[in-house]
Amino acid sequence: MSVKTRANKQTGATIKDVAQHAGVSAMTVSRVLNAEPNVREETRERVQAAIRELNYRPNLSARSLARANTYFIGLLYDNPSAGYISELLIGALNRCRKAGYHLVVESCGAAEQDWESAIGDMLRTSNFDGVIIPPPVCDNAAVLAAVEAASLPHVRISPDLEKAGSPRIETDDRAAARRMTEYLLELGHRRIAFIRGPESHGASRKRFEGYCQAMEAAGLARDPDLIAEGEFTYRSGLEAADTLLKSDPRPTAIFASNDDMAVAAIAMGHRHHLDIPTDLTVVGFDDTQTATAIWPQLTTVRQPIATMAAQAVDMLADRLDRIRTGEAGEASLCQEIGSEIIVRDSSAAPGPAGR
Amino acid sequence: MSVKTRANKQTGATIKDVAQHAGVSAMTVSRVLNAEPNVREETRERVQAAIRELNYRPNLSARSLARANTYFIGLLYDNPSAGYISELLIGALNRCRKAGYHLVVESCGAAEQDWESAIGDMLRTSNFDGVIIPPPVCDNAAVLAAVEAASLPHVRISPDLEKAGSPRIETDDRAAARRMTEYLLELGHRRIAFIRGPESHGASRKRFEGYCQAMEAAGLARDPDLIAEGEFTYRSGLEAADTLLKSDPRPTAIFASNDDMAVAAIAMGHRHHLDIPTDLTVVGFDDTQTATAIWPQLTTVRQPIATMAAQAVDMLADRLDRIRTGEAGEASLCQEIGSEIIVRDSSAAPGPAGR
DNA sequence: CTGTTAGCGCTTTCAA
DNA sequence: TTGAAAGCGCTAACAG
Repeated sequence: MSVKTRANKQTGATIKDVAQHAGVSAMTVSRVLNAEPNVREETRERVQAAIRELNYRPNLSARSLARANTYFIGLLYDNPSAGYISELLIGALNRCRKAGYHLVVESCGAAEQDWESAIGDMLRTSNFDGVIIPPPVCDNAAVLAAVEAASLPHVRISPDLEKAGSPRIETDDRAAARRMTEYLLELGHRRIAFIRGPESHGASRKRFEGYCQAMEAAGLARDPDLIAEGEFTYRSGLEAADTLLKSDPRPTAIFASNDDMAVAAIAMGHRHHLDIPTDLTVVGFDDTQTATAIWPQLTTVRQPIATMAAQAVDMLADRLDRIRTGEAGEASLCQEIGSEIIVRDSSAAPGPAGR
Repeated sequence: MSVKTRANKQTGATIKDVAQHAGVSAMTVSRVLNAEPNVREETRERVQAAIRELNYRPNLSARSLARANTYFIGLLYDNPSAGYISELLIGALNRCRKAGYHLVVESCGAAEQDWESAIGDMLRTSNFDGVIIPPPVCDNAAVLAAVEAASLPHVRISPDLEKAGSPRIETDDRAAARRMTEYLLELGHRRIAFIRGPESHGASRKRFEGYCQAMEAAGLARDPDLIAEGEFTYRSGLEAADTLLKSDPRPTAIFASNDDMAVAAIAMGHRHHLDIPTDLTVVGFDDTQTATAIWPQLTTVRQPIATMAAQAVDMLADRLDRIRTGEAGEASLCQEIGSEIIVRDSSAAPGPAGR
């Protein structure tokens, strides 16, 4: 009949229904929904009752359209290790829920050829309030440019490259590697070998630096026989450990710069008929799931990925709040999260032969 | 001056700007955007040029509001193993992008006390077009009820419980376990032990059934000494394997119903001074990352999680299409995905003692 | 403290 | 093949 009667697309009640039911205007309902002050207590209760009775839920799309923010945060992710993304999600989701955001995972990976050119479009169309960018995407120039072009608030997690004005959560890879090396020195080790990661990887460089610093501080000269190249893979760790264990005198401890290579070093130790940790101490970095899935369980460095992700969300939410309220004060641009050494069964004082 | 001048919240150009730029109405731009027919080729090109020039991107919130669909799919997830969620994301994201959906990860876990009561609200407020529900959430009654109450299209991934009208992607745990057992039988094993998973876990039951079927079919009587209880954890696997290896005569092969327990069985084998696979064959189920991170690498069953997630998205997208177009034909309610046995180095024919 | 008005940017409906 | 008008459900701005 009337032109105005259009099929209602909303599944449930709308703000108007609630308003009518409670005998107030839609605006008042809106105020109650957003917990604004300046609503008489009695009115508020009446509205809340109506909301309950009609089982009303606000429509996010409408709200987003009117407010120009979506309460969606993007996670720009490119297939890091299983353990990493899992932890990341745990930390981020937890905080997102608390802060009222939803987390949209966007894959920024090799899955598609042209993703780098498509990323800009995606960022603009999806109306994220902001994005979290963990490694390795956080160091991708195309992505950073797109994020900037879309003037999208963001927080990067442990990026290699500093970037002016780009807020980030930092890890303390160098300090952690240094402390792990010191731990080995304290156990009495002197011939401490190190398996490096790929040069391209910033964290990998920092870990190596930390090792070098600690060795130097202990007055030990850098010995090329004690340093092997790896690629963060199990296979590369196997080869690196084999080389190290063939050197003479052989190291009493191997510090692999990630867990996968450390696990490989343990396997290779066994092949060389060495008992771990009696004949050879092996330690890793990352505390991935494999660290406890092997025997003996691995002494390693644990970076609290979940904590970092949570902080990243907090930092982003904080920025978004400031933008909304037009607050002047500059938010912090960098936050460093400490890691800890997890001592398990793969490390011990050197045996008689090594001392 | 005019009251109408409100700060434009949209970052870039709107559909009106494009319309003006191209000298057409907004409606025509909309038609071009949605690739509708009935637009003169010349007009279409003019509009597309304007879009390009203004670098216009449609506003999703506005579109969602007008169309009553969001192109957001929820992933209702509760902290399964790291490998699982990682694979799940890979498969789902890939398909989501192709189908034009965004994936919103919602944590349905123990993180909060009252999540089960909050889930209903969440589902209704977030305006998902549909949800994907992997285990273990897919068997949570509260969630299923909430999904139904919100009349939200959904697809469950390998649920334990069938549910009328609830579409799902199925795994072939029973068949796979049976085939793995047959593989061991073909190698010549007869004393094949099995480490069970928790009884509460549906897949765990099915795997055990598959093992039993194969053993029976081979005419081997069920031997309680060959069956140990586990909890899908490394620690429980250690104990189970210890018990099994102390039985006399000891098994020549252990089929652990997941990889973590299989890895534990290998470790325990080593402690019993058994060479794997010469003295003892160990096989697992899942093909998690640890399967290749140990030595010898594990023979196991690989379920294509990514494929399953991709299929789930496809299935959901298909349903949503049908709903949109009001298509009559019923979509399929179940799709089974086959798994495969990955033979690595932890399995071999039994040694002389075992034959 | 509460209501009215005028949009947010897009799509549906209907008419041309 | 195109356009004008009327919303989608909500909120900002202003008035009372």
